[in-house]
Amino acid sequence: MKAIELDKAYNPKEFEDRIYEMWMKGNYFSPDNPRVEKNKPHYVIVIPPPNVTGVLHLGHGLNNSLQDILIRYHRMLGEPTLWVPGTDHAGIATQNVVEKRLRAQGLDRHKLGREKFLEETWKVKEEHHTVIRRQLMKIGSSCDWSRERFTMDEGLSRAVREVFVRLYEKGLVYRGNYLVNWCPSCGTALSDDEVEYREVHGRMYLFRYPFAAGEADGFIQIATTRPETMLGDTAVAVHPDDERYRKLVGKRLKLPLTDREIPVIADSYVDMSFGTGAVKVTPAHDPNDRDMGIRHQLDVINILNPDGTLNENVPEAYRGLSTKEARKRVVRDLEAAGLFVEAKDHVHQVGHCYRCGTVIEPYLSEQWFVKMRPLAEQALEAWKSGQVVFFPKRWENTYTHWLEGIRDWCISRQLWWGHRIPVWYCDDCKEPIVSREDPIACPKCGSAKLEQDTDVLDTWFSSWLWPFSTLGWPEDSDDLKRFFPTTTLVTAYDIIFFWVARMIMSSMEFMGRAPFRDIYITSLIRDKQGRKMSKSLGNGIDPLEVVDRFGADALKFTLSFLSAQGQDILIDMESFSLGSRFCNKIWNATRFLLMNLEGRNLLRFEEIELTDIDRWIYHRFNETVATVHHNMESYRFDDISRVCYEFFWNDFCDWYIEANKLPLSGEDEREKDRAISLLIYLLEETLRLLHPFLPFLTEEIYQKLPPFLPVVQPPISARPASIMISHYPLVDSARENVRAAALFGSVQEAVRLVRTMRSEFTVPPGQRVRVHLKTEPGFEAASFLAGHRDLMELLMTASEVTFSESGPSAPGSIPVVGTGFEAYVFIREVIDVNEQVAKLTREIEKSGGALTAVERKLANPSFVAKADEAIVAKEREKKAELERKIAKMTDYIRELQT
RNA sequence: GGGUGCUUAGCUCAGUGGGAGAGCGCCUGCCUUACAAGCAGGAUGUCACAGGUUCAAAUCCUGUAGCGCCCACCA
Repeated sequence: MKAIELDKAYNPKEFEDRIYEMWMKGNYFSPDNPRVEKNKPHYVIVIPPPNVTGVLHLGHGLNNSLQDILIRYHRMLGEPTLWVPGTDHAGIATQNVVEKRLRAQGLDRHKLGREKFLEETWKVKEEHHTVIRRQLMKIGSSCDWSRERFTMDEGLSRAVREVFVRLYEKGLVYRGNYLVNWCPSCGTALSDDEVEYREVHGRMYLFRYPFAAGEADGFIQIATTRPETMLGDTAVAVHPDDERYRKLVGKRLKLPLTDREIPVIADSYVDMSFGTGAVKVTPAHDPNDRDMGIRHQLDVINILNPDGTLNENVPEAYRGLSTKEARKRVVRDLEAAGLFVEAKDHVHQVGHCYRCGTVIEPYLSEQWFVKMRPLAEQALEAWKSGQVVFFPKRWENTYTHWLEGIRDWCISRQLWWGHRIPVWYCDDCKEPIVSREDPIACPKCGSAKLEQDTDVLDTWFSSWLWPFSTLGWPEDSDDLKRFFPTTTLVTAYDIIFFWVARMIMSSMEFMGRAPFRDIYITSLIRDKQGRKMSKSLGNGIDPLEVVDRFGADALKFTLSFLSAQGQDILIDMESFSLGSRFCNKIWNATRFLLMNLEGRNLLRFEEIELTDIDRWIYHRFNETVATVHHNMESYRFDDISRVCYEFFWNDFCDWYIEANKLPLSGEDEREKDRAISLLIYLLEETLRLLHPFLPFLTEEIYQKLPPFLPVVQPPISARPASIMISHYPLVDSARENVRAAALFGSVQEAVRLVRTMRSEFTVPPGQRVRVHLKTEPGFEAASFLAGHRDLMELLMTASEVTFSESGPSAPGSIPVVGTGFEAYVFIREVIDVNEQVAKLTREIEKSGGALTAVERKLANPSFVAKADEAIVAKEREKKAELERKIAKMTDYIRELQT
C-alpha cells in the first residue's frame, strides 16, 4: 500500500472545528447514538449550568473538560450516555451586569421600568449564551445540544412554580417579617450563604450612656463597632449574674443624641468578661439583639432605608446620611457631648455581598423563607445511606456540617430578573393566593383586583431543581424516566452549600431519591501566585485563547494531568505546552508509522507470531489500560493522564518504535509487514485509550488510518465511522506477560548503562563503540539478550556486542554492573586515549585541589566546633564525594592505559 | 473559636510503611532519515520542625511552627 502523509507538525486549528461538525452530523452526542448497547446502564451528567453573566473562564474549562472525559469514556464503553447542557439566569449577578451597563449610559433600572429592563436583560442573556455555547463546542464538549436548557425556560419555570406551591402547601414555605441580610447597593435581601465574611480593620468605640433623671447616678459604658446603630437602640443589656450591674437592672438610661429613654435589661446572652459587660441592644439591626428584643418585648426601631441611608426614625440631623457618614457624625456628636471615651483599632469579620462586595446590613423586612430542617434531614439521610458519595471523601464533612447547622432559607429577592414569586394579593380582602396558574379572581372574595408579589425568587431556587427539571419534571417525561437519577456531578467545592446540598434536598423531597450517585469535587484554578483568577486582577486565562494557542486537546489533557484530588491548580498560559507537546509527539509518531506503510501489506493480526518484545509492549499496554479503568472509578484524572502519557511516550515511542526501526529499515519484506502491522494495530488501540482525553487529535488520526484496518480488540472487521463511538480498550488477561516484561527490562537496563557510560566519556552519539556482555550463569535473560544482538547494537550505537559468561578477551574496556550481567564498554578504541587521560587527569587534579581545601577546613578544630553543624556535615559529605570521584577516575585511567 | 487541608528538587506538584519521583526549568552532547514542541545523558532534596511507634517512617501517632480555605452572633 501507499504511505499516508501527515503534516510535519501538529496543527489543531486545521481539524478541530471540522471534526466537531462531523460529530454533530453523526448525532454521536445522543444517548441513542449507534454505539449504544441497550442492556447497559445509563451514564448521565447534567452540566453545572454556567451563569449568563459572562463568558466561560478556565474553571469552566476544567470542569467541562473533566465531564467530557467521563462522558466519552462511558460512551465508548457502550453505555447509553447523556450529558445535558444548559445555562443559569443567575438572578442578582446578571441583574448587576445589566445595571452596570445602564449606569454607563447614565440610566438605571427604575428610569427604564421593569418591562424594558427585562428586555435588556434577555438581550444580555442571549449575547452571553451564544458565546458560552460556542466556547463549550470549541473545547470539544460532547453534550447533547438537542436537550439544552435554561433556568428560565418555560419548562423549568413550571418546575419552579410547582415546587414553590408544593412547599407552601406542605407548610415549608412561609412569609414573615424577619431580620435578613440586606445589600443596600443591590437593594435586596440575601440568604445567609450569600454573605461573604471578610476581615475588616475597623474600630471599637467606647461610649457612655447616662442614666435618665432620677434613675441613678452616672452612666453605663458600652462598646460598639457600629456607633450609628445607637440611634436605634432600645435597651442596654447586662448579664443577670453580673454584680457590677445587678442594682441597675430595670433603671432607665437616657439615650444620647435622642430624646428617648431606654431600659437596662438582664440577659444571659451577655458575656460578662467582654468589654464593659454591658451591651447596647438594637433589635432592628443585629440578629442577637433581635433575639433579646423578642425575649424582653423591646421596641424595634428600624433606622435604615432600603438604600442604606438613615430614615425618619432618627433625629433630623442624621436623616439621609449613609451609615458611613452617620458613623462619623455620631462619634463627633458624642464627643462633643462628653460621652465619648475612646476608639481602639479592632479587627473583625464583616459581612459583604457576594455579588457586589457592599457591606451587608441586617435589615428587618417582609420576606419569603423555606423551612429547611425537614429537607436537610432527608439530605443527610441520602448521604448516610450511601446514595451519594463524595470524591474526595473529605468534602462530606463540609456537607454534613452545613446540613446539621441548617438555617431557614430566605428565597425572596427584591430584584426584577428571575422567577416571579407565584403569589398574588387580593386588593380587596388582602388574601394571599399561592397558585400554579395565574389566578383571575380571589377565591375568597371573588375580587379580580389581584396583584402579583413584586419580588423574584433566589436564583438557586431554580438551580436546585436542575437534575430533574432539565429532564422534564414536573411532567412525567420519557427523559425523566430514562435518565433520572443521573450518575455523576462534577463541580467545584465553592458551591457545595449553594447548589450540591440543595439539589440533594429538593431531589429527595420531590423525586424521592438522590439526584446523582457520585459527586466529584474539582480543584479550583488559580494563578501561579495562588490567587483566584478574576477580572479585576486581570490574571484570568481565557479558555478560548488556550484553544487558539495550543488546541482544545492540549487544554483538556493539561488540566486533567494537573488535576490532583483536593489540590488547587496553580497554572499559567505556558503550562499548556505540556499537553501540546504530548499532542505533537502523538502526531509525529503517527506520521512516522503511516510513512512506513509505503510498499507494505498489512497482515491480519491472527497470522502474526508475536516476539517477546511485542509481548512486552502488549503487557505494558494492558497494564496501562487496567490503571485507566481502575482510576476512572475513583476520578483520579491525574493518575490516568500520567500513565497514558508515560505509556505512549516512554514505552511506545522511546522503546517500541525505536526497537522496530530495525525490522522497518531491514531487507526482510515479511518482517517489515509484520512490524508495521503490529505498530498500526497498537496505535489504533492506543488512540482509543487516549480518546476521552484527546478527542480531536485521536479522531483526526483515526480518520487517517488505512480505512480497511480491522480492530484487534474487540475483534471487529468494520471499524466504526468515528473513534467516538468505537470500543474503549478493555483489560485482557491473555496479554499479561511478566516474563516478557523482565526480558525486555534487561535489554533496557543494559542499553541505559552503556548510554550513561558513553555520555560520561563524551563519546559522540554517532560514534560506534564495542561492548561485551558478561552474563552470570543461570541468568534468565542471557539468551534473550544474545538473541537480540543487533537490537542492542542499534540502541547502544555499538559496532559489536559480544556475549559470554566470562569477561572480555581483550583489555581496554570499562565495566558497569547490571542485574545478572556486566557490560564492558571498549571506550579506549573510540576516544583519543591520551586526550581522555589528560582530561581525566585534569579533573582529578581539580577535584584533588577541592579535596585538599575541604580537608584543611575539617582539620581546623575551631571550624568543626564553631561552625553550624549542617555546614560541617556538608563539608564531610563533600569530602567523601570527592574521594569517590577521584577513585573512579583513577580506575578509568588505569583501564584506559591497560 | 470550630473544622479542614497543605509544607517533598529552582517552579508546579505526584507519592501514604520497605528502592525519593514527574513535568517544566537548569547543565552536557547531538539537526541519529517521526518529532529541536525532539533525542541521549546529568546535576539538584536534613521529604517544615521535635518527639514517639516499628526490624523499617516522606508515609502511622503526638506535639510545634508557617501558609491556605470553610464555618461561627463575641458587642
